[in-house]
Parts: sequence; C-alpha cells; structure tokens
Amino acid sequence: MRHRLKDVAERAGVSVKTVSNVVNGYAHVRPDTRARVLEAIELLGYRPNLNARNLRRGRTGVIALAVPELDLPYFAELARHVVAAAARHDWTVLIDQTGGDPTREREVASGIRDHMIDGLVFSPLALTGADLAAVHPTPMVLVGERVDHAGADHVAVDNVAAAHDMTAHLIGTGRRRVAAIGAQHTVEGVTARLRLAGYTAALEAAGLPVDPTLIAPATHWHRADGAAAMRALLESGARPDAVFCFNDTLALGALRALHDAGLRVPDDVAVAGFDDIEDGRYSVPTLSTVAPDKADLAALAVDLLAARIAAPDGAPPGERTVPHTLHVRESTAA
Amino acid sequence: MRHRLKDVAERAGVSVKTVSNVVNGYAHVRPDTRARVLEAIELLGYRPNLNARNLRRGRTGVIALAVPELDLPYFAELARHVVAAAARHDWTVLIDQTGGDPTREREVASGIRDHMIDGLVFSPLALTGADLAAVHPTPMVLVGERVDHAGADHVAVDNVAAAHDMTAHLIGTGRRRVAAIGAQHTVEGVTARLRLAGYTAALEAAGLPVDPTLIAPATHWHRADGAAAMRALLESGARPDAVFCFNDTLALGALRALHDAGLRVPDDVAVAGFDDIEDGRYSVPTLSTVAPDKADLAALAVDLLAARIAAPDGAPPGERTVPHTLHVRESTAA
DNA sequence: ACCGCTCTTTACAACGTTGTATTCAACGTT
DNA sequence: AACGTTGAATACAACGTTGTAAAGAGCGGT
Repeated sequence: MRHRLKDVAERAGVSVKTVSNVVNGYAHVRPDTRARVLEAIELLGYRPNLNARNLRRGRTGVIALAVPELDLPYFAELARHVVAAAARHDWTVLIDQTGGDPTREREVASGIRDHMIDGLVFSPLALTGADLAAVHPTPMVLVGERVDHAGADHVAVDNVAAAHDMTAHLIGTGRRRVAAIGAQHTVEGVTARLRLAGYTAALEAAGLPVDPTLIAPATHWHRADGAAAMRALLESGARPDAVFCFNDTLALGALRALHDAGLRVPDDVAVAGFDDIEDGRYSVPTLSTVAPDKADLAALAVDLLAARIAAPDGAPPGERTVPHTLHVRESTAA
Repeated sequence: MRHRLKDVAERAGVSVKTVSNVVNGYAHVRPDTRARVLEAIELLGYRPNLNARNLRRGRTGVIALAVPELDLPYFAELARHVVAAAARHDWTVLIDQTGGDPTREREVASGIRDHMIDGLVFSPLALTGADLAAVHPTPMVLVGERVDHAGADHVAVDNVAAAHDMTAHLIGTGRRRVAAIGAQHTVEGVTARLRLAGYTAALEAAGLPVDPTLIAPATHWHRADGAAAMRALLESGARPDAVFCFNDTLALGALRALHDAGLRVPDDVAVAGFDDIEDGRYSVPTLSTVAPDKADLAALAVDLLAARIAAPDGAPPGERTVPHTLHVRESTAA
C-alpha cells in the first residue's frame, strides 16, 4: 500500500534516481520520461518519505513554536502570526505547549525534538537566564520576555515603556488611585517585574505615591485570577479608581468582578489591559489595552530564526524591540 | 558540535550498537560498560537523531491535530485536551492550522507530512464526504463534524439533540420568538445544518412556527460575524426575544450588538451559545451554553486513533457520540 | 576436556532518500 | 574525422539509526 521510489522506478522502467529527479523538479529529464514517471507516481499514489528525505538533506522544513498555553488567547493569536510568517519561508510550524512547567521548558530548550525541527521560537515562562546558559543546540529565538544574558536572539515589546504609557494614560484621565493586577515576586516573573516597573515609574513621574495596598499579585494570568485579585482589592478597602492589569485576560476577569460588586466601568473604576486580544474588542465595556504589533513580533522572530539557521555562529545574539500602541476604548473613557 | 553514535562509540571504546543498546535501555549490558558509555554521552552531549531513528523504526511518536483556527477559543481548548490525551500514549502533538481552506484541508487529509506523523486528529471545516473518499493513507480520526460516509473514525457531540435541548430551554423560559444565528446554506456547513435541524425540531415540538426572518446566516463564526448578524436581525424588524447562536463566539458578538442597541440581556432578549468556552463564564452577562465534554472528546479521539494505528484495517470505522450538558447562566435567566 | 547454556558484544544490512561521479548518446564546431 | 559540449540517465555511497544473526566469553555439569 505504501510505495517507495523503487516501486515507481520499476513501474516506469527507469532508475530510482530519475524518479527522484522528477519529484524534485530537476531540469534535465526528457519530457516523455517525465510523463511516464509522473504517470507511475499517480498510479501508485506515491508520496515521498519525509523522514528519509530529511535524514539525507539534514534539514526538515519544520520549526517549533513553544508557548506556555494555547488557551491564553494572546498565545493563540501569536501562533497564528508565527504560522503565517513561517509560511513565507516555506516552513511549517509544530506548536508545543509547555504549560509553563520548568522541566518541560528545559526539555524544549535543550532540543527535545532533536533533528526533527530546524529551529525554535520560544516563549518561556519559568525559564531564567541561568537555565538558558545550558546548551541549546537548536537555533532559537526567544519571544516576549527579557531574560538577562540569555545568549539567544530575542524579540519583545518594550514592557517598561508600554506599562508606563498605559499608566500615564489612566492618570491623564484624572485617576489618582491606580491599582495594578498581576504582580509576581518570583524570579521567573520577568514580564511582571518589567510592567510593574513601568507602572511605578509613571506614578512617580506624576508625583503620585506608590501604594503597596494597590498592587495585587497574580500567580497565573487567567480570567479567574484577575477576578480573584479584583475582589481582593475591593475587599481590602484600598478603593482604587483605576486598575492596570498586566494582561487582557486578567482585565476581563477584573471587569466581571467589578460588575458583580455593583461598580460601573469606567464611571467608578477604569480598567486597562495588555495584549489587545480579540475578546477585549467585544467585551462590555470594550477594553482599553496596550497593543503590541503581534504580526511584526512574529515576523521578526521568524526572520531572526532564519538568519540564525543560515549562520548558527554568525552575528552575536540580537535584541529587537517591537512597537506598541495604546488602544483606548470604553473601559477607560474619561 | 553535533555528535553521532559513532563518535560516542569511539570515545567509549565500544561498538556503535552497544551505545545504541545503552541509549535504548537494553538489559544485557555490563554495568561498567554502561557507565563508560553514559560518561561518553554526557561528555559529548550526544542526542539521538530522531529522523534516523524514525526512518529505521517506521514510527515517529508524533500525531498531528489539524484545526481550522487556533484563535477560536474552542479549538484552542480542544488542542489542550488532545495534547493531554496524547501524552498518555507517549505521543507529542503537532498542531496544524488549515484556516478552513479546502485546498489546505485536502493536503492535510491526504497526508502532507507523510511519514513524519503516525496519525491525524482532524477537525475539518470545508471538507465533504466526497473529498474524504480520496485516499487518506495516514490513520485518521475526524472530530466535530458528521461527514456522511466518511470512511474514517469519527467522534462528535450529538449536534441535533444538543441544539434541540438548548432551543427547548429557551422556549421553556417563556420565549416565543427564538432566533438562530450561524446558519450556512453551503454543502460544507454540516455542523450548521445539524444545529439548525435541532433548532427547528424544537420549535415544531413546541408548536411554534419556523420563521425564516428569524434565521440569520453567518459564513464565519467569529465575534464580528455574531455582532453583524445580530444587528441585521434587529434592523430587519424581526423582533426576537431570544437568540440561539451556533457557537459561543457568535453569541459574544451578539451580546455586544444587543448592548450597543440599548437592549438588556436577558430581560429584553435571551442569548445562548454552544461550546462552553472560558470567555462565556466571565462575560457580562455570563453566557448560557451547550457544553460538549471536550476532555472526553479528545480522549476518545486519541484512543480511537491509537487503535487505528495499531490495526489500520481492523474494525470498520466507528462513530462515537460524546455527552453534552446545558450550562444555564445569566444570559438566559427567566 | 567437552558440551551446552547464558550473558555480552559485535558486524552487517536495511530503512528511503539524494549528492557525486560517471556513463552514454547526440550535437555542433573545427 | 576527431573534438569538446551539453543533455539524459544511471550506479553507488551516504545520512544515523536499529533489528538480526552471530560470535566470543564465562560458567556449571557431565
């Protein structure tokens, strides 16, 4: 049922290599020979064994994208853009969920699917710079976190500036007690740390105090965590008049908690998020957010990866920053 | 930098096969030999070439999951469950986005990544039974659509019964003008056709007329399409007092359009969806929905695939139905 | 001392493909 | 008529791994 080059060759009365040449579009094949071979291929339903081809060629035409969780919409949207960008390089993308698990992330970084992929676009959650110092034999581009001294190419939005911009926007609408949701005090929470830094910088620039009771932690960044953190803020009596959530799912959870508490958004409390996921454009109210250019992010990551694959020890690891914009919607109207 | 069995063998002073035996945990290797080999592996940072291994073994340990779009939350959630189910079989999952494009779907079904995967869990959008009659040499399980005479294993929720149940629930809360959003009159829209059938059956069972002006088509099932369809329904003067949307993202879009039109949910119009995506548990109002057992769906699909891989021509293609439940939330409160 | 047994290690071939080098034929040029 | 040039097809080896079969080492029982 499964045929090989050899079967086609016998059927067409030519050598194995000639069939290979036809399959690969080699120029110097006589038209009638080509026709005969194509006929045999059609007849037998021949399909090349990609394993054998990849072994021979040393390349696979597949890159992996490793993300913590696909059902965080941000990562799903990122995946779509990476797939699109990879298609322009004639690559297909193998998508991998790490679950943010350090063990799993280490496996991925050290090349779990060795030789089955040409390269890796990696969005680590738990991994620190030290972990990455361990060999990563597969060409790799990091996305979305500023891991120090990573020794790998890196693409990210300027988290500090972006968080600063959004916080400044909230202050600009007259809010004075701006809370933050999503703080993480572990070594792993690099993104959380950077966004918190931008938040406090904006407060200080506006001459407002940094009130620790207004800063709510969240170990994960799902809707449930945002709702829980918002409830905690309200019950603590901290009385925020605005909340900057470190991502959009947190913000959507916070919206829900505010609704349950009978507070109006934005009249009583303004809410802002980060990532510009599709959900935020249809929620009630619509969600103000920081929008990283995801298409740009994906394209840059894939292009950097292409360069790294072409020349593994070429230029030193690069850091690229992707532009971001503020999308002001109903949830932070003045 | 990249080492092979041969390099390890030379370093350890043994044959290539002995190293292979150590790597594969073969029992009869003398402890000191094993130690020497392991040391050499460690020293050289050897990692097996999976391409070569797969070529030799004829299996890869990878299955593919092909879905239309990852940023439809339903598919992202499904993906998570499939990954989990596959892990129980020691498989990793390669996730593929078809975009619902017929050409791309045909490629996937006919085995685009031939020999790189052991099997395929496929959620087709555009593909019809006739298309599938074409050879699919890779073991395959279809998920989520009742394609007639598919000739492949199949797992799905009972769409007709589920749509019937939800429509009956809406009627049970006293609604009389129940609209439907998501109808598709193309040959491809199998799911849409089945859910529409359940909807009309429930109306008829309740002695209500099937009013064509209450049935709104939607080519795609995103939030934007739901919002547009809802606006069209409102502007047409059809005056529905309930809307059954054929999936949750349509429903979330409809919620938004109703809000924009100044109508209250559920007081003026009740809204129901299908799929039970996470978003619906946090929207304002929370969304009533039909919840297929996604974990069960994924587990069943993967188990069927495992059986099919083990015995390609074993039992005739099976049809499995996955249980569903109604989750009644704020959007359809009586 | 020999046999048969188990444990350990090995040589060899094969998985299906493609790059290199080669052969053979046909052609136009000198 | 001999030549180089080009086109078309081929044989062979190699990519890195593992299954098969077989060889060598060590043992106890006769």
